[in-house]
Amino acid sequence: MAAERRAAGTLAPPEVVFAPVRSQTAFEETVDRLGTAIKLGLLAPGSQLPAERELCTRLGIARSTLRQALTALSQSGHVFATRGRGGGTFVADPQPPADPPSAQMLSEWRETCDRRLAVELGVAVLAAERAGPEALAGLEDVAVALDDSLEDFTAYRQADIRLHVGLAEAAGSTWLVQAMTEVQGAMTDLIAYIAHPPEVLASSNAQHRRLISAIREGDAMRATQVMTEHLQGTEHVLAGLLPRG
Amino acid sequence: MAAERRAAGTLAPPEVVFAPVRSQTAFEETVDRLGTAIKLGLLAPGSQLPAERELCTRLGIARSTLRQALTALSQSGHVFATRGRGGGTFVADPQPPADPPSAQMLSEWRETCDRRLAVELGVAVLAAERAGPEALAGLEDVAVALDDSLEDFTAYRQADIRLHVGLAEAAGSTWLVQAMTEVQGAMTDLIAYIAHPPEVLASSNAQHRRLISAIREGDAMRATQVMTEHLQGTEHVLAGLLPRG
DNA sequence: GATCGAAGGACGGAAGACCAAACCTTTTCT
DNA sequence: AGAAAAGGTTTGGTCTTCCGTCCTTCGATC
Repeated sequence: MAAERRAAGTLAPPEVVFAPVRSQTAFEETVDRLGTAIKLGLLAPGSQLPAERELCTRLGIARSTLRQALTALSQSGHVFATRGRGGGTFVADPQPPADPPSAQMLSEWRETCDRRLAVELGVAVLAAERAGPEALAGLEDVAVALDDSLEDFTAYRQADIRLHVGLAEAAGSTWLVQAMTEVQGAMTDLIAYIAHPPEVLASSNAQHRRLISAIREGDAMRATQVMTEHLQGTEHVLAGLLPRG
Repeated sequence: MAAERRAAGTLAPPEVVFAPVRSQTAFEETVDRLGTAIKLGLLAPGSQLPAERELCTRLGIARSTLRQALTALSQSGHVFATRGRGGGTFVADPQPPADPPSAQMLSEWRETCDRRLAVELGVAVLAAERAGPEALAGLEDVAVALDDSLEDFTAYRQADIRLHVGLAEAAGSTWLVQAMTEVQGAMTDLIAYIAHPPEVLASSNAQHRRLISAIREGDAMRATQVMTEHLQGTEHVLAGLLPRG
């Protein structure tokens, strides 16, 4: 039903070609970018953002636009600003509670998982091909941190994100890093409200370790295999809890 | 160098978070969408587009904005319009010659290949998991068409795209279909000016066939393996011709 | 303690993108 | 002849974004 058969010579009208063109404004995109970075812990609580005048040039937008975004983030409690010399904009320390996943998020959970699959598999293969010793050492450190966080899901999840984003960085593709952060943001919204007993987290981290060792040996095949298993874990849990996608 | 080691507990400032936020306008996005669909042959030469008044609602934009895009595409010779009842906007039959790849395209060729790797691997795995008999039959047909086009690279490339997009459709993820069309558009720009002797095309299509058979058997591992080889073909050629990425 | 400099905060106008709703012109079908 | 369906045109308004300027705060330095 998804893909009807069609003659090889002629062309059937595809669907995505005429799908709605979603034109996010610079303001929305900025709120999104910084917001997920904060949600994912990529911007640590208490850490300082670059000065507005610098940040707006880095983001390629006007300062007033950036300010709109920062105002929104400050009103939602994600950042706060102090004035005067030595002041600046900082990530709030007690982060506001994540809002519950929207109906739309939930209805698209399978698409999200599919997207994650593509990104993570690409990362696994490329990391196996390119990851250097320092990058691997860094990943090992994160794996250690993960083992120390089995009792605290929030902490575990943050380190988990750091590991996956770290893998994307080790893969050496900025596009993959960006896609990874986006996809992890979406996954976080889905996972947040699911119970994760320590045993599950422990076995998940064991997969991390196997993944890292496969990457160290440059064994792309094994890396993809381990990664696939790793992802199926979450997917099965979601499939059991959410309406069929 | 790409990813420096950092302590597991603290957070280093990531880079992509502050990367320029690219806010494409609706006009640009529309030209892009329709333009690549035409370039890729997803919209066949001579075929008719939906009426403006319908298309603009489907795309979720105003008619004036859509008209800007259509005007641009007509001026570049990709479409033409006829007035009056029974008229409409049609894809031009002799498509204008593709413009040579920009310097930026060439400098980012490795990123493009990385992105393609992720998309195609995801497609391979999910297609192996979900592809139905009809979808597979359609793919076989395209493979036949490919064998008939070994002497004509333009025709081969069009069928090649149809096959890869068809795989994405068989994978059942609209996101993957969209990503696939984008990535194939970028690849086309890169490949257009490279000689492809019939022997190369024949062996490439042999890989297609092995891929399809792996998918039919639901053998995700073999599918990813074949796909990886398939992609490495192009990548090696590009690596030999283009500056190191 | 006065001053300087660096940070956030606020305003106002100009430009551009987008939208909405008309209306005009051409062509074909009934 | 007229209705209908398509592209072509015009107008005016709204919203976003940009740019520049100025204000306010406050730590650091002299």
